[in-house]
Amino acid sequence: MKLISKNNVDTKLILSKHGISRTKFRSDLLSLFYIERSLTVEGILHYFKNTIDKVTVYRSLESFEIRGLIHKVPDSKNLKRYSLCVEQECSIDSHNHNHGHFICHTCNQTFCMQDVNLPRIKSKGFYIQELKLIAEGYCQDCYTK
Amino acid sequence: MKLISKNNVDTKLILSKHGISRTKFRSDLLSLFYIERSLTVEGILHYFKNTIDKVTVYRSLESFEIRGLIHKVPDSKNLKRYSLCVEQECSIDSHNHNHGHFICHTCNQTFCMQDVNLPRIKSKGFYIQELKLIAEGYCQDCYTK
DNA sequence: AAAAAAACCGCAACTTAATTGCGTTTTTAA
DNA sequence: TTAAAAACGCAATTAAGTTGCGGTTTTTTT
Repeated sequence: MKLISKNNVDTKLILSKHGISRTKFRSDLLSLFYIERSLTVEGILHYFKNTIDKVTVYRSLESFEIRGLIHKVPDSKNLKRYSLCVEQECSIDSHNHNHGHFICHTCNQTFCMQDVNLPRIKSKGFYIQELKLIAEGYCQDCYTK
Repeated sequence: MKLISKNNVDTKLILSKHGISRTKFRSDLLSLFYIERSLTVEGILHYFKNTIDKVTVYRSLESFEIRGLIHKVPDSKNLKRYSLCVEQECSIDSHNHNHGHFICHTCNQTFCMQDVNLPRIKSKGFYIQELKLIAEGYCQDCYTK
């Protein structure tokens, strides 16, 4: 009998596919990424009610990132914040997130702006490998409050 | 007799105009900003050969920033890094730096890409106050080495 | 299925950037 | 010139993230 997460995602299978050990915590952590848009260590610890050590969280995130399961996204306080990779667009060493991000200064959440593509730019004297477009302000929820 | 910095900039006058105390250190620090593209606390301490306390540096930078003399720029290690504001384009509460920035992963320097304007974007559900376009890779110097 | 190897976990200690408190000194304003 | 305000420097503290290491779990090998 297969273990299926709340979202009908077989997290243990995904872990295996990415060469990550199928521990209970890592499976639960992956499930959490299917629920939350993006996560920081603090958020994860809070979710697990400090039943897990922060070092374990850091190391799990590192492992997930190296194996192309998650990628860093901007954070309002420059904390380490991650989102799930999109299977079609991301691989272990190249992340293709062709959209800008938005940071809300009130709720400190990070959003993907799916309707904002990254511009194609060139600048003399710079060999560009990666590009980030980060907007900051108020999200709808915080703006209307 | 007026004290004029190496670049013929009357730093003490500028401090006064911005309502910042004209101490020797703050004057020298401002001069330094006319020489260096951008500065971190570490860089400043190094420049002053640790003759000044880091707390003084932090507080001076904070004061300069609040008074619209400098503004934060991206940093490869997420350190606090600042550049001079442009008089015509910046005011105390609104910074108008209509260009992208470039971070070199090798030398860790931050550059302004004067030939890359920020795109005008809109995204449903987000009230955007500020926009950052950050490119990362190798600068000319590091690329040719 | 058992043994060996590899990866993971958790605790404590550590590192680094940045902040706070406070007594003293310098600068500014009246 | 004198009182008030701001800046300075030292020590201690905070917060995010890292490292080391012994013990446990998972994976791989046989």
